[in-house]
Amino acid sequence: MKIARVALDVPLEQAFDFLVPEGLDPARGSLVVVPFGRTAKVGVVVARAARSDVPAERLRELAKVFDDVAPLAARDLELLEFCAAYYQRPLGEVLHASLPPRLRQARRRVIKAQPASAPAPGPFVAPVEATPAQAQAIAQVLEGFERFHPVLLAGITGSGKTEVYLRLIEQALARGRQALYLVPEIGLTPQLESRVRSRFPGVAIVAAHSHLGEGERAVAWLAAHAGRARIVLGTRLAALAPMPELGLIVVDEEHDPSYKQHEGLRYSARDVAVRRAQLAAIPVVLGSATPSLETWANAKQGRYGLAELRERALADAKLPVVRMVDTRADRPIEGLSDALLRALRARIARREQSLVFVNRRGFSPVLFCRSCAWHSTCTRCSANLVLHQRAGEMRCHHCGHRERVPARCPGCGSPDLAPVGQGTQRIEEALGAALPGARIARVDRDSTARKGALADVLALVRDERLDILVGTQMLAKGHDYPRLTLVGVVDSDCALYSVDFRASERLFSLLTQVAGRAGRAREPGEVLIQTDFPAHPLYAAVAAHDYAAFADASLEERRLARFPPFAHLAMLRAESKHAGEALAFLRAAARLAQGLDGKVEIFDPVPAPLERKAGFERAQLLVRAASRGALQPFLRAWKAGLDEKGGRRVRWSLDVDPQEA
DNA sequence: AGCACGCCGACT
DNA sequence: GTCGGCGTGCTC
Repeated sequence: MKIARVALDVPLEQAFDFLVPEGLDPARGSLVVVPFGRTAKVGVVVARAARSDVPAERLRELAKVFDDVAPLAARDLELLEFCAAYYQRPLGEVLHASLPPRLRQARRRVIKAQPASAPAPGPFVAPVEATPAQAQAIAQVLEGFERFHPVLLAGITGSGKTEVYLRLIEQALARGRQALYLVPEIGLTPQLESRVRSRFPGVAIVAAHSHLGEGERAVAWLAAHAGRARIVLGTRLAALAPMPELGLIVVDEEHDPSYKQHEGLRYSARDVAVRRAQLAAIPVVLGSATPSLETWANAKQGRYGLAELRERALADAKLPVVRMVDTRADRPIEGLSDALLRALRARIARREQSLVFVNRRGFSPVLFCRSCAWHSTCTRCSANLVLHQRAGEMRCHHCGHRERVPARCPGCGSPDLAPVGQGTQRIEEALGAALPGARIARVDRDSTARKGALADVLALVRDERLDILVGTQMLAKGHDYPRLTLVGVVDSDCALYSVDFRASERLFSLLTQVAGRAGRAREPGEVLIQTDFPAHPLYAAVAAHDYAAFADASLEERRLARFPPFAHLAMLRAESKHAGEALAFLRAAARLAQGLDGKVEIFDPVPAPLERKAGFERAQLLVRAASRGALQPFLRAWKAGLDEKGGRRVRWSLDVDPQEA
């Protein structure tokens, strides 16, 4: 009897046994189609066996072995197995997540073999000489090119980290290896892609991100898997793409929250990348101007190498001057302080450009009745409805619910309804009114919904046909504009009130990123941050461009609070349409956890920060352990118990290394 | 997860 | 008299 053990995308931990028909001989790692219930599913063969524990009459035959896709290499399968074990998900689900959508389909056309690419030409000529700091960083990584060698590349904005990555990739290519280049989920991949392509003419480069069409994604995945693609440039989903000759991994902006997936397989592409480098015994470069505290601690403690770029790469470019506008004295009108308006006027007069950063889209975050204190709330979420003036709507940013703007207060009938707070639309209008004749454009999720809209606006900036860019954090990253010399931050204080333990880290990072947009070329940049707390240490550290001081102080706080990286967390989240059931499920889960007797601290179940979302009541339960070694076996046993018990009317998920707690 | 089966309320 | 609600049970 020939048996193939197959992992399938079902929420069950076990693999399923199938009879192997005569003439077929699937290897471990082969992609196969099996009959399952009354459907057919794609799975991966995880083992072969001569007999099965399943009664013979229940065994069914493999329907198909895909022979247009080579079996996954042992090391690539091992990576998927690591993810499955670490994130407490079935292997079949991890496989499913790693495959492009087209290859997940049981009924698909055979993919015709792609031509082999020409051998990589070279050597490649770098456009500029490396600075001494860049050269040193490169040398540090090259020191260990044939072993696991994680290096933090901590470089200020504009210090030329990309040039370091490109030179290292060149070295990997020269050694006959593939390179994986991960970037956050941002609209900049096309620009970077063209830069990489022009730097490595003739080299097979594939992009892998969610904006690609299904066909393109399948082609990219297959090229990576077959070793034809020598450089894979992609967002977090590329972290799992099979690459048989992988020799280098780059994780740019390694601190970026978008590396963490927030549903299904909740993996961190950065952490997976590090593990992958370890399995493959290759270097991994983690680059950032504001590294995550986890990575910073790893570098400080010597587990990772540390290479620093402390100067901007262009000799004349200086870091911007960062100043606080004390909004208790200089009270903003329509969100704009006098100091910010004066600075904007000065830029317009000098034909320089400005960026005004508002971390909230829409017109105003809430509509408020001045006579009865009614305010616009979502019926399905515990959140306010955001006023979108131009569309004449109020929208929930959590569930997508929309309502017409009422002419009179639904509570008392008064017409005295007032928008409270500033969103991008309102700031855009206020700037238009305060600065007549200024050429202003807004960039947020609403204004860039149309494909190409962002590129159009950015082209206006580049061609200097725009004076002021207003927008959300979409504008924080990666853009280089020589004429942009002023960045205004309208209101970032709200992040200081957040209960989330990563809030200040994210705020520091965001402010550093937006500040980094100013003065990247010859003209010096200025950053104005409007705040009620001009003396706050976080703002002081941003103004001093002192990441190390901020990070070291934050690490000390984390150590005292026993939070990551000084502890390891997992969050059990639950939601239910029935009142109280999510919390009840978590209470039962907590009792189960206590019975397991792990070296793990079980917190009390509490309502989630957004307690109701899309009609679901949500709650969460945090667990904490001193080490991964203590947490992992506990999670395994806990998950098994929870699977068995289930929550009948409760949807639940376990989030290992949660971003928010 | 799908997708069946199975037993109780408002409608062509 | 049926259509359909979601509770529960199974998938090699």
